Amino acid sequence: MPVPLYQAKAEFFRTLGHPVRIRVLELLQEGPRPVRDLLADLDVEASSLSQQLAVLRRAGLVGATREGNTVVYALSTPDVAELLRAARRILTEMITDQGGLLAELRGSGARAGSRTAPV
Amino acid sequence: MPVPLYQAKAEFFRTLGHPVRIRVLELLQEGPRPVRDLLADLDVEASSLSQQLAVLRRAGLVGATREGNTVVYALSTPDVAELLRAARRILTEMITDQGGLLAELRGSGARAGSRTAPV
DNA sequence: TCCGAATGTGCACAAGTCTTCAACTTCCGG
DNA sequence: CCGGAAGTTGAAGACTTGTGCACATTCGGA
Repeated sequence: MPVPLYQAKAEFFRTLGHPVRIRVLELLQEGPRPVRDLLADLDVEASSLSQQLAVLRRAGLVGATREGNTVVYALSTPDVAELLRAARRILTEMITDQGGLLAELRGSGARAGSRTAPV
Repeated sequence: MPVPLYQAKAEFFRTLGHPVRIRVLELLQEGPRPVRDLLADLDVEASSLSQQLAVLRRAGLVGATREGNTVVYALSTPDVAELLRAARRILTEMITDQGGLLAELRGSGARAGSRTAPV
């Protein structure tokens, strides 16, 4: 194993760890889109978007096709969309959970949660 | 919405974007474990592990309980384990895919893949 | 052919992340 | 009550990333 799996995983997550990249991926969930279009929705500089698109491309998460004057991007596999859905679900669950969790955490100081079965 | 959702998501993924943190989470999938134990498996300095555990704690992904002389960590919700499984599945799919994908990518230069339905 | 729009790239600088080291706290056994 | 083991924390320095800018490239149309 040249690159340990857990390191590949960490890199993969780091690739997702940028607001613009997340938004691009979410926009692409609905189908391929030209850069111009993404640019309109995202409110970042063109070159900045290009940089982030390059990161996603290198990571193999998206692919680009030139169509005449413009370049169209698309998710390279639907799995990406699936992962994003999983993340969204989990994240919102965690956030809503925190209503109850926070109380518990504050109440007991550093002796936090262990909500998983105690063996 | 104080923090836009896509930014929260990016932060969440960045939290996962570190080899030690990934490994800790994976070890904790099997149940709560004392720091000493993690330390034995991970081959990093104690203080370094502690730093990463602190990151995970702040992110709300794990919780710690002091038990006498030692501190025991546990996932704060089983959802985390679920996300890791999803990520592993997707990552391995992407890696195996790349056998075929790579050929396609190299063959057609920058005009890469759009494997999602063309609208 | 020449111009301008649409993108990508290289660079320098600001900002954030990791690792290491030393000091501190808590608990247990003697 | 003291010494040591288990963890945690804060700070400094090395390193990695993100951003904005100027410039190169590629097309399509006048």
